[in-house]
Amino acid sequence: MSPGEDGLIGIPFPEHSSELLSRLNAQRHSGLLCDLTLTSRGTSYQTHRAVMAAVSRYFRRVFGGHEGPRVLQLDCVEPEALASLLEFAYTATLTVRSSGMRELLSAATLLGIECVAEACREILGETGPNQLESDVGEVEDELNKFGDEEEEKEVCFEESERTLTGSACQSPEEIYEGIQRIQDVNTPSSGGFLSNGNSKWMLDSISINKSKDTSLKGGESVPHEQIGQSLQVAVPSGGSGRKRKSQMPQQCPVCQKIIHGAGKLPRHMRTHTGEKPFQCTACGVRFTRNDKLKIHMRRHTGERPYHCTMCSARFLHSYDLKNHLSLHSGARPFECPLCHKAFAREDHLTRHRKGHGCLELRSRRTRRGMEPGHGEGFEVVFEHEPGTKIEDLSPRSRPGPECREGAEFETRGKIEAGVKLESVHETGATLKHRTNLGAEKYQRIRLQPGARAGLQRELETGAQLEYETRFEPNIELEGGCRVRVGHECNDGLEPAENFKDRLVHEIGLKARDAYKFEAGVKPRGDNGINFEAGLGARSACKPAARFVFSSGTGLELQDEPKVRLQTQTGPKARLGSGPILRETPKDGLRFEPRLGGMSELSVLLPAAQTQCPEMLYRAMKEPMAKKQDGEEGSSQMGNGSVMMCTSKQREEAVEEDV
DNA sequence: CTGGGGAAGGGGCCC
DNA sequence: GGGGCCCCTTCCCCA
Repeated sequence: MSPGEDGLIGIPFPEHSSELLSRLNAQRHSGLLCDLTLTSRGTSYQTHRAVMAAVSRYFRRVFGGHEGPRVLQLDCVEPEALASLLEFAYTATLTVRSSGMRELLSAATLLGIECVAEACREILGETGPNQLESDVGEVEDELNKFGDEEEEKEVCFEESERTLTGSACQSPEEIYEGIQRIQDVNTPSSGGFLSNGNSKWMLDSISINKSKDTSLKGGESVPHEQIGQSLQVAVPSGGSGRKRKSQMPQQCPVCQKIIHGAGKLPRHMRTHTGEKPFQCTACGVRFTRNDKLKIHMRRHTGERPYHCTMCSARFLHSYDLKNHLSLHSGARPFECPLCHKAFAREDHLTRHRKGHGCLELRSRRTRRGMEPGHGEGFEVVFEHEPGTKIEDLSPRSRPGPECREGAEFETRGKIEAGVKLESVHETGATLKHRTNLGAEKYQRIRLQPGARAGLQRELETGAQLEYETRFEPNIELEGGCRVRVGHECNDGLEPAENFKDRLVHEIGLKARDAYKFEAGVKPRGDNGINFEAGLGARSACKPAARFVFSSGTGLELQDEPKVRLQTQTGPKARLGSGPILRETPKDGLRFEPRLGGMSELSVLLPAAQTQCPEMLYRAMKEPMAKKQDGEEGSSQMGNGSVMMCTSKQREEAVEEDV
């Protein structure tokens, strides 16, 4: 909008009308601000004149121009029909039993609620005025004789029953001029009857098939469930009435929600009307649904039909037992994707995530003593035998500093749901990780029950200590799999600048990642990690940490290899501040980008088609090839971002980052 | 903030 | 097709 242009802005609130109606209905049920009492054969209904005048031509007539009466006795209208019309007025939905359709049509016609009358006619298969309406018309015709009394604000009269014969219907406007049979009572009687007892609107005789036997009592609403053969007729407000027989699915006229299931709409409508027709005979508590009352009654009878087989606990609800059983199993299948806290119940996870209890990224960590949970993923748990010296362990399987020697510690991995692993170890299998570091020490990998995984870790030692994480040949990983490994690495790093956090591998098809310590090299030595992966690795680093990437020894350097280490995570992704490239033919290539302020470092190794894949490939391939003859999987690398570039390009890149 | 019990509301199944 | 019954999810409350 240009300055000075005073345009109108229309902001729609589509829920407003339904909310307004819903609140009015709630007021009606609670009696709040009700200024009109309608009575019919001893049954009284509190309502609002404004609402009734809005839906009914008759009431508009009655209340138009003057305040009108506070109590209207409408004995000519069936109580049930009157209740249905009131329900329609406040919910835009008709609920009426089919046997009462004619009474409803009669009432709607008399009261000038044309859309309802049309809906009734459609349901009854009548297109034009039928005998009933003719009768009604004649009654109204008779009543029109009183049209001259319109100026009379209060008309008290008494009529004897009359037999009516058919004649043409008159227009509602004409009709209502004559039906000023109103008595204004300033103070509504508690019983809902007129103070002038002889005032009566005698139209009973026009009712066809009228049931004289009504069980309704004063002020009592009719539970929908108690209306046999009922029909729900959704009548769009403001338009011509349109019947819609109950069928699946139905749309709620108030909240527009689609309700599935036959006969479920009346149940749903009570959520808007607040109607609670089912009352506990013991304590008086009311319910909207019969089945809820039934469950409630168990509280009085002491019935707890759901027994826990593992303890003496008994429950009212099946789902309570289900929740309870999770306590026994210890299963916590609902895990926060951010902080990895696990919950036994999904709603607790939802609450956790909605709240602010999950603001930080934490390492996965299981609860002590907790059996691995079930689920589509699996967890890898390293168990070290007592007596194992922690310093002898591979850095990546080493526990955090908080772990004592010989204490249980864990690294955990997970393959995301949906990943299929074909080459599997048997469920519950224990895989030994052998190390040959003097004493008999080994690690075990325990696959959780139910898991099918081909992930295998091996630790070997000797002249060459190799710690390898690899996937078995022929394992088919559907793309997008992620393996998260608890990780600590201080190789080649100064102690104060270690980074230790998770290492996340983005794994492609038939991918392999391996961490290898070169022959003769101490795992914690200077040479750092040989890092081969047909996948990307992302390591979260502490700010200002140094990440050392070394190609390892034995590398046949090509002429002037140029390598750029690229960070790729987050909006602040950038190169380390002045990556240092040192060519050390003896030790291999060594990259030491300083990651000042970087929260994450992404190391994505080159794909096979990069300019100089051979460099990295050969560094890793040969020792692997000795073990896996001809396996081509090791050469499959993911998308690379360790790019080969010229010296000039590298300088430019550094300048860009600076 | 979490664990647990309970209520409310929706959907499926069956009579 | 309506209603009863049951299961499930979601939300609220309390300790």
